[in-house]
Amino acid sequence: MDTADGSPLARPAGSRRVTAAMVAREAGVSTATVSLVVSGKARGRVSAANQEKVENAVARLGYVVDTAGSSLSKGFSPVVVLIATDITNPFYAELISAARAALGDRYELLLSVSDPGSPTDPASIPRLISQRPAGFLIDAPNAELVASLPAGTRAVLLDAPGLSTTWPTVNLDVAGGAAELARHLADLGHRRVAYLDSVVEVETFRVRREAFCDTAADLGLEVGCQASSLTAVDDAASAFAKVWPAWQAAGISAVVGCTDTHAYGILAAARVAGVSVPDALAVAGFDDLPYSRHMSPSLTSVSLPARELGDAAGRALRAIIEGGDPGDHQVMLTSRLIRRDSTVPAPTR
Amino acid sequence: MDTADGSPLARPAGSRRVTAAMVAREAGVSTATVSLVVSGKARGRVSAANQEKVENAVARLGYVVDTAGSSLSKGFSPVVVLIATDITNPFYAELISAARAALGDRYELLLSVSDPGSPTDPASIPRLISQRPAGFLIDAPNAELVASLPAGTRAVLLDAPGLSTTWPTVNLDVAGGAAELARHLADLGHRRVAYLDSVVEVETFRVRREAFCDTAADLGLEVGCQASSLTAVDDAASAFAKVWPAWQAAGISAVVGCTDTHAYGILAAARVAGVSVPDALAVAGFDDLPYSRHMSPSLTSVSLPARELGDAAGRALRAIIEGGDPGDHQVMLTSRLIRRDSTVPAPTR
DNA sequence: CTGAAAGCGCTTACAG
DNA sequence: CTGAAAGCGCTTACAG
Repeated sequence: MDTADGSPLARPAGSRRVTAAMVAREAGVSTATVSLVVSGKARGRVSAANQEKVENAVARLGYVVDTAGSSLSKGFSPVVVLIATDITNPFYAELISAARAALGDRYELLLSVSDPGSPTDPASIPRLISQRPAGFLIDAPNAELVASLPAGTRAVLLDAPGLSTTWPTVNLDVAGGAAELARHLADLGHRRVAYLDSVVEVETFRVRREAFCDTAADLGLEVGCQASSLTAVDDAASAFAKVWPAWQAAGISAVVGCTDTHAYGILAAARVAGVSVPDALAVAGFDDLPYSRHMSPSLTSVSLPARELGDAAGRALRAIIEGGDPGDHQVMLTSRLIRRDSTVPAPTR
Repeated sequence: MDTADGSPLARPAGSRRVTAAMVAREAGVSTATVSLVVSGKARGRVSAANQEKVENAVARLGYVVDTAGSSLSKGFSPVVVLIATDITNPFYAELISAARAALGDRYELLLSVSDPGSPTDPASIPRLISQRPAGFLIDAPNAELVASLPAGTRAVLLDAPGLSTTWPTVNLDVAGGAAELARHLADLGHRRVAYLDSVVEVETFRVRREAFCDTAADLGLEVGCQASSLTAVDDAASAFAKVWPAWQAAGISAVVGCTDTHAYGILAAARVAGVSVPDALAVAGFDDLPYSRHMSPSLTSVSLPARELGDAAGRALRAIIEGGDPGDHQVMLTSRLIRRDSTVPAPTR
């Protein structure tokens, strides 16, 4: 079966693809000249007259450089792959938007996401590398994933605390923030605290949990209880609802979620269970999402700068790709505790 | 500056890439034979002995087919691009997971996402096409985006009600669900209702809103008020909090959110404002996310099957790519109204 | 069943 | 400043 224009149906759109050769013919120059103009390398190498001819022909024919040919020749495509685990967290929307802006027009940002609740499968790395992306941005990896990256891969890790000195990394000071949060709760007089973790086993969550638990223990707090859930608000709510009777019986008076969305779930479930926050239970999270200040009660949170993270990682990767000065390869962005009503009781305010 | 193995630093990982030629040499066969074996076309064309030699060599050398070479030769890459607007909605996590499973191992699913609150820029289509993806899955597009798809593009539209008979489409019966919801509210005695829409201007949201408003009007309801917000729960909460005083003054007794996450925001804001649901205000949404039944009160919602949508679209695209029977190109998945506590008052239950 | 060879579209030294 | 030509790695008729 054929389409109206006679091309076979299962044939790719490429049947009528405009090639550099067509542009060259149209402009009366060689494909080498077309390539130089189109890739922005014409300065001092192509006459103004030819440059204009090519630009006109490109516009007339609607030419777009074919990535397959270009990738094969140059060794890499314009695609940057962002590897992410939980895109449902609004933290990502900010990160992606900032990373794309930092990478600029010459690169196309595409996401490779794992199934909900699972870390990224290391087996996907070779498949992705066979695409010859210009580079990788890898958010919240675990050790296994980092170990599976072949030497020479152009990659920047994001929020990968303590994972690598080999790979350029933009970190968030999640450990410092977690410690500050533990001190905050100790100062408020809490003696037994709990932690609601993610089911996804990645390094940043391990570090958050351990830094919080270790600091709390050092301060004489008891941190006996943990539970896990997906990042989705409502999974966290169910997880909390299920463990709360036991935690309550154990005398727990404060719960920390490993992200703000987990904390939102805790707040929601606490409300349902009739637990007054912060009087009967203090609640806090990580990320300081834009909404956290508008929660009721407003949420105490370790502020982690999503846009700065995306921006710094995007810039670093771009520098690496373009062979310029990559700058400092181990960046640590500061975090700080934002104290709000979900932990600080009214009289103290 | 050079790395330990002597390759220049800014050089792609490809410097030591294993090629089909190396495999061929190792196995003592031609690259044609390697290609046939690796791409699974060896049956009846390569001797068992050579097949085994190639497989061993592939394993020894860790060969992975290079996409750039393959794409150039075949005309398309193994990448399927999913174009999506609001990945923060948990609806997507399900859709993606199902679509990937339906596409199978031979394809790599990557996401192209727009900035938060914006529909996909049509200008991104030519850039994506220049990557020669095997196909596109395009969720919740608007007319402008669909119009910008060049003829011959292998694409399946998802949740694109009324947009196209040209492109294969898997639709959700959002209009039917919206109408059923309007009837449900009329049956419960509501006279004035409101609708909280998305800021993102895509067709499925327009159809939901219009079907709801038209049916409500036909039933004699007043639907004077609308407001918009991002899909994030908390944006919807702020939007609702802002308009509620006016809506309350206007006698609104029911509000429908264009997605469940919008409805979650309405529920949260209503609680903060001390508005009793469903007695003072009925609330409902679209999607019937897994959490909706666990909300408090449980949320009335138009059930839209995310996994079925991803599965059907993935299968359809795969059939199109592989030139087999694409089956019915205009699929409509059923929706139905799930009545829960957020609209049905206790005495009626 | 097998391999030599053409060709996919581009980029980049290279010679002029 | 310009173009002919080689080469990136693969797939696919084609001849044997």
